[in-house]
Amino acid sequence: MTPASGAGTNRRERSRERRRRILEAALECFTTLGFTATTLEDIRARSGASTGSVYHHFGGKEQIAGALYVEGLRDYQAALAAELVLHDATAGGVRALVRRHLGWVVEHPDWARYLIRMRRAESVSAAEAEIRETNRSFVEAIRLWLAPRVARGELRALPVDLFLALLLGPSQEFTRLWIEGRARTDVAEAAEVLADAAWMALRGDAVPPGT
Amino acid sequence: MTPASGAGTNRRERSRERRRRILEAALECFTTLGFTATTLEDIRARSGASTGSVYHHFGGKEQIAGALYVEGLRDYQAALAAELVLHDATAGGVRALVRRHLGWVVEHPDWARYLIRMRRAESVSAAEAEIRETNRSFVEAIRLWLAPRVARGELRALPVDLFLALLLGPSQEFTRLWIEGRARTDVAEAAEVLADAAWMALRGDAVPPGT
Amino acid sequence: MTPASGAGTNRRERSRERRRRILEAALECFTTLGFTATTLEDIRARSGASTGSVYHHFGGKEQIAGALYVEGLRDYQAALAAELVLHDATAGGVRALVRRHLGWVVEHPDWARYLIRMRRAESVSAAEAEIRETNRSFVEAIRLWLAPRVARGELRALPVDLFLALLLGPSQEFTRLWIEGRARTDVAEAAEVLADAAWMALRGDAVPPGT
Amino acid sequence: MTPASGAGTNRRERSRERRRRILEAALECFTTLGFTATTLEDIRARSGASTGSVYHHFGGKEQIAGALYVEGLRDYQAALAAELVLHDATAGGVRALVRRHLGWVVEHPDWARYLIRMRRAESVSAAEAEIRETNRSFVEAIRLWLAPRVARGELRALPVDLFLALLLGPSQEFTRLWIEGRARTDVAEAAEVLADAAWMALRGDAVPPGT
DNA sequence: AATGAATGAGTGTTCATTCAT
DNA sequence: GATGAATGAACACTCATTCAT
Repeated sequence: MTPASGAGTNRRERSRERRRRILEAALECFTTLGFTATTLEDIRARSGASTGSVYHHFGGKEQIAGALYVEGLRDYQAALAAELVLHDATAGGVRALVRRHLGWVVEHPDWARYLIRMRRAESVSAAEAEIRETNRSFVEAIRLWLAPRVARGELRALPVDLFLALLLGPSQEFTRLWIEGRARTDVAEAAEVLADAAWMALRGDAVPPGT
Repeated sequence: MTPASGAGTNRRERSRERRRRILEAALECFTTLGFTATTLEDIRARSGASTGSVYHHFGGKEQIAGALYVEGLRDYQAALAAELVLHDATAGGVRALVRRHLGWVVEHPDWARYLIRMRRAESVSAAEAEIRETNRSFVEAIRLWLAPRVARGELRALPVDLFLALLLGPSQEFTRLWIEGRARTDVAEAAEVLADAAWMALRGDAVPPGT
Repeated sequence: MTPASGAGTNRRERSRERRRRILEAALECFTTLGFTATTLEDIRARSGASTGSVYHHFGGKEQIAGALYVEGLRDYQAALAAELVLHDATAGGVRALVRRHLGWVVEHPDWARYLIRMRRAESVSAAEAEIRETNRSFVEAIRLWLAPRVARGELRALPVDLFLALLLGPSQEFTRLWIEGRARTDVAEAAEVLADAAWMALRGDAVPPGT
Repeated sequence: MTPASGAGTNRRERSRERRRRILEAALECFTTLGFTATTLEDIRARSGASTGSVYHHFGGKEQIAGALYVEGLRDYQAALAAELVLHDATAGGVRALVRRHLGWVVEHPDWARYLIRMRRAESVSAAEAEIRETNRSFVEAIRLWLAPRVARGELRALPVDLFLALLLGPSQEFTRLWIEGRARTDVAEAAEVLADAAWMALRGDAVPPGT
């Protein structure tokens, strides 16, 4: 390895580290102050970068918001998709998905709060294309697991919007309360109730009741 | 009625009208442009009021946002509470509540969008106290209807957070998609599926299955 | 006295009372908040009057400031002039004047602070004419007492500006410190030192030293 | 000097120049229009800086006022302190101080006017800490010169507040009149009278009269 | 890649003042 | 004389963004 390439690697690494620090600082600021109230100066100060540096790595405040959203979304969706493929049994998969959803939120409360708050926010629309792409491949992965099970009658044949609403709606609602600090029930207990409900609402006719 | 009191009444009425117009204009602006992007000048121009008048009636932009939130929340909760007391049968009540939720959203899409967007937003925290009070009396009204039915075993005995999540979570999720224009299913059809799911998730052991 | 004139008197009295209350409130506000920071709303609220009423009695904020200044100035100058004529002995008169100056400030600290702060302030220029007139007759009264004593050589023949500076300059300075809460010496003790100094600085050649 | 450091120096110098120009412009505006009537736009236009630049260097209007006050105060106090140490003879020192006071005011009428107007003004309180520190070291310098002379009986042993009032009170008063354009006496002549008076008022018993 | 001084359009807000009742 | 809703010009200040070094 030549000294030059070594330096290059270091530079690239330092650059990446900068980027990471800025995103980290941004999430902290957004969490503490809210997106609108957070100024670039806040992010700059907390990340230890200079104004110009922030603009070098990202293009502006909205792009930071977008990059953060995409990163969070990918992590969340990757977690759910990865969980799903571990399960063969339909009921087990649905239940696990609900549990994993709650688990991810508990593990990443700041990101979860951010994703909830920023859902479809104008400020994030800069990353629209990437978000769509990310969503597309996530939905595809889910569909791959669901399709044969719907075909076999193990899951109800419902439009996607309703399917989603029944699968994760209650969990989303509970999650929102929990993030706001207004949930009183323990998450693990809640997970069981919510998993049962999701499965009950979605299971197909081919599944004998009480499974 | 003396002339003096008549004049006073007229004045007061015109004043109230002003207030109403400002709120109306604000909602339109927030819907079209988003809260942050809406400037006071936008609201002023659209409502036909002067800058000073806006500040005379409200204290600032945030307070307009707060007043709007409270008004919308009250209307929504009043609609649901009013629906509930019309029903004696437990299943009927639960189903009607879900339907009414969807109905209100369809009837007031701007307010619904606003309530969703502003949920716990910092911009609304000025009205925190009023919101809490409004919520309190709503929850009380609901509890009054639920309590005896839970006691009779017609509804599951669940913590409030989970109860709420199962009752309205899926509808909230569907509603959100619909507001964003991403729902494909017809609302009336969705209402039946969601009402069924809510009832299934909440009915108690004392209710024979298939009711 | 007819009932009508009685009512008229009451009205006039109530009106005067209003005026007094407004001035009083204004002085309190100016003292607490400073002139610039005081808004008409502050004065209105503290005086219990309505916006329109304030404008009926005075013409605006500056006029209130002016009226207050004139009133304070008159009271101060009247006190000094009245003191002077009580004294026949030159040394006694000069000393008494210094003492009276300090006395008035201690008795009316708010007014004193206001007069110091507003000295030649633009905000007071509305009452310029009245101030000039008030000053003129005060200076005249003083001159009447001084002239013969200067002629007799009991007081130095100095230009007015220097005479004033030596007579009240030290007292003004001390007074300013006292008003700001930065004077440590007891006012009565200070009065003696300052009175001595004034007399020493102003006494004419005709007066045997040590008087 | 490396190119980099050269560039840095230039940048820093230009930055300092900016700062200076803004302060200069502010003083001119405050003198002409008064503090309250001066808008940031006035300062901005006269200094040739942009709005943002003004806020980059200072934090706002009050901080400009504060910085200006501190700078003027330092210059004034430095001039007096420097004068004092030139003199060994007590009478000469006291007289020189009075003359220097008047001299500084005549040399810097704008600053003098500003210092008089802003004395303890709320608008300047942002720089309170710096003002106190500046005052402290000035008073210390003065005390160093005075203390032994008081000990030797060449100066009266008086509390600081009275000492100050007798030393500079008359000059302050005269200065105020002069600044307002109401003094008629020539400053040089006045200086002699005021210097004599100060010395007469302050000299101790150990000094033979007529010195 | 980093820096940070400079930019300036845009915003929420204030507040003295008016005037119909 | 009293009231207070309405007015709107004026202001201080913010902050995303640029760019020379």
